[in-house]
Amino acid sequence: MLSELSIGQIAQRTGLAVSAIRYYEAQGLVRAERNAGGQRRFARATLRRISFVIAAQKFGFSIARIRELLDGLPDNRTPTPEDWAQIATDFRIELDARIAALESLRDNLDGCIGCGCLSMKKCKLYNPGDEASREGSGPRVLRGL
Amino acid sequence: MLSELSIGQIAQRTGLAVSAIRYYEAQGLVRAERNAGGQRRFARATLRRISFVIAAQKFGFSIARIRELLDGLPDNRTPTPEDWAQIATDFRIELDARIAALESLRDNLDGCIGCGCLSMKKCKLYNPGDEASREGSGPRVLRGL
DNA sequence: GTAATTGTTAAACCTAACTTTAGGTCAAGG
DNA sequence: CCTTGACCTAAAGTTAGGTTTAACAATTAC
Repeated sequence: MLSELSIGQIAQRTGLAVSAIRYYEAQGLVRAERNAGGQRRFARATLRRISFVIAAQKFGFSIARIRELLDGLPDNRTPTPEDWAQIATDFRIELDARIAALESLRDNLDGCIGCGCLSMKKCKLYNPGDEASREGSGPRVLRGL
Repeated sequence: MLSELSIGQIAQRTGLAVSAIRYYEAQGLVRAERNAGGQRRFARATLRRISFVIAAQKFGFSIARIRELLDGLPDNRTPTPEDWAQIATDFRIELDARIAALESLRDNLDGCIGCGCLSMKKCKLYNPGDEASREGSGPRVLRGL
């Protein structure tokens, strides 16, 4: 049972493309040692890290935020279940907030579209603490989630 | 009370940038007539359309999907509350599905991370009907939402 | 009448999250 | 020795959803 995995093995086990894993390394989501030939060798614990990344992405978390969450894990040793449970707690809190926000948006929608009004002035859907905007270029969706 | 609005007025009332409204027109989300000088003039009903677009985007719907939903509205006359209620129904169904998907993902997470396993093989989080991938370039997040 | 405001287009730029390409290197098998 | 397959890097390309810029026309306000 080899303790270090090549990038191809990581790709196969996680279902990600090799290029995505290199990208994640460049983004600081995972780390890799190099063997004599300069090839990446990943610790097995990397599989869990990547699993977490995949799950978090499904919930709409950005790479940047995921990196912050992962920073809660120890760097010097393999994370224990307790380490994971700790970051899962932070994660879970944000997750619940996101789901709650969506549900609240849905309820507003019911009140708004259900009555056929959908009016800018009356409807809560369009104003409520709209943190939605970020200055500058690029996509701005999902910012207020 | 003018029945046609300029792009600036639309921008002011919706809170969007003028450029975003032009973009939405280019994407077929809204239509505009032109006045003698070639400037856009929008029907008042456009405000509701844009309101819908904004709301739908908050829920994570893509421009393409929003366009499809809006195609359910009549093009030849101002949509009635009943027209809106019809597309709101379709919208609501997808919305509920999305929220349910997130909740189910969260529950999986509880079972997975809560116990510290987070393993590729055992965990439902990483496989369940993974429609997540689209071939080719570009971001592939939120596809399985 | 003229200045300021608002509008027009086309094309380039931007961000996130990756993939693709080009041009090599490394290790194993025959 | 040579080929095959997995790996390497750096740089460019891609998609979505817009913004920014440049150069110019139309409206509005005084």
